[in-house]
Amino acid sequence: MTTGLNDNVAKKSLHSRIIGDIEKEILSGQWPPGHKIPSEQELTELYSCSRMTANKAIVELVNRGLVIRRRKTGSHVAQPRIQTAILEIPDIPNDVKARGLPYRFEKLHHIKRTATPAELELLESASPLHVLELTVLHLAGNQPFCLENRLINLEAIPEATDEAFAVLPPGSWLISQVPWKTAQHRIRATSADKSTSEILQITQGAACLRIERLTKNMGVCLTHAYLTYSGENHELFAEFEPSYIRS
Amino acid sequence: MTTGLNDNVAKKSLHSRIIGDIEKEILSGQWPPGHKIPSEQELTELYSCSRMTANKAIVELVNRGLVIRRRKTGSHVAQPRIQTAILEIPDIPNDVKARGLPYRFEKLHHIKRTATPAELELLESASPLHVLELTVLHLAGNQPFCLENRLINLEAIPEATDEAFAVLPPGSWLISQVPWKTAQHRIRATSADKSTSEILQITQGAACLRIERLTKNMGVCLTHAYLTYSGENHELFAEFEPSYIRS
DNA sequence: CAGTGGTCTAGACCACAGT
DNA sequence: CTGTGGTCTAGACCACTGC
Repeated sequence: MTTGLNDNVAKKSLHSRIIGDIEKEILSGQWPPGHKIPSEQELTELYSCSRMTANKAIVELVNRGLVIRRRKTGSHVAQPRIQTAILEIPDIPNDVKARGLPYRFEKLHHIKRTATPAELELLESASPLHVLELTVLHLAGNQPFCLENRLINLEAIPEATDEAFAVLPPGSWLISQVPWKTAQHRIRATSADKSTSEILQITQGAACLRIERLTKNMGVCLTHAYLTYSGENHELFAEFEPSYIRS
Repeated sequence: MTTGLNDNVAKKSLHSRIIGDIEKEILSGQWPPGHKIPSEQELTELYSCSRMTANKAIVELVNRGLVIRRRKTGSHVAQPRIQTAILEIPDIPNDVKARGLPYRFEKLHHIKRTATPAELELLESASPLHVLELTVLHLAGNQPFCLENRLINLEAIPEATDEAFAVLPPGSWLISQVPWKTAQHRIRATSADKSTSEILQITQGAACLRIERLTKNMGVCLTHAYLTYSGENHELFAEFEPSYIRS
């Protein structure tokens, strides 16, 4: 090995030093995709460590997506995949407060009824459902910030039936009820229709960012929401990093 | 332990069985946020395994974000964080082909010059730069699909100076040149201005989805791009899963 | 001080895939 | 057959932190 693997001296643990050294070679392009990485045996000699320590380092690099491993042929630098990124999905009250503005919300609509066929499809349900339909306007100061149109599956979350949503907006309340869930988001630009433009106090036809969110837990759809952000003022931020998980 | 930790029998390795068992308790809500999970010592007894195996399982759960650990107090179920999701960033040629349409692109503008002060700020550079400015229209069939306005830092990627971008569009070419990089994306809705609406063949003022992408490697800005998608037809998809990395 | 995590060792056996 | 990864063990020492 003449590549200067042992440069990194500042890290705390030996395996993180190994990770850092190899990561540096990969990210700098010194080791291009397909380049062979030292085997566990070679690493034990390079770093005077046990095989478990070398293994831990390489497994971590595999988890980060930087390395792929095959038996016999060894470990190699992976082909980079930039097609995914970490997207920050805004929590509306926090988002507003982060801008230094007072947050409040207004409940415009709140009704319990049976789901229409179109709504059953949205919620991926074959059987009839009782749902809660909610329309909530989120405000930053006195300015409309986001219009939320939500459907809650009452078979999945019966506790919502008698919830007034007076203190917490529906999104925040739901997190407190069902902490672990999956969520699918679809993001698109739309032109504000008449009703939306009036509520958000923007001109009709103005461009809006709309997030559609479908939340599930253990395969059951809990809630479906449209979040429409006023005008061109709102943006989402997403970041891709080759090593995007932990340190 | 009376919680049925040992239900999972189908997995291959012991540590993945431990991971699966604990994950099930957390995701189903049996173990709410803050709930104490067995210590490494307890897991060695529950599963008749060594401490290293128990450790590997818990460390993996920490990496997935399901568990937090503190010395002395032990390991606990983490507070869920739904504020991030995995976003699929489209590779334009693939995206078009995935819709079953023939892909091609047209180079509308291609000039080498020095960067303006505004552009230096975009590229986070304090010193003068030579840049390549490119405007490319991506087409699906004969329909305009996406308008790309890109700036390439020629100090960072001198190879781009003499590249004609005849075969590969700039985005795809850059990936082949600099495989490992970070990318920041800002997503917003905009109204098409006159020039954009003409190129994309949409009505002026129509809502467009615009992705702004800044790409860096080892702290140096390589390229900045605006990707403007025609009308309301395009959407991005993002997914949050509690255990979103590997198995 | 005692419990817990954080790290590491020096072995071991097996599975798999090239040669 | 042999090199590589995949997994596991039964210890060990230390660091931190809450009591």
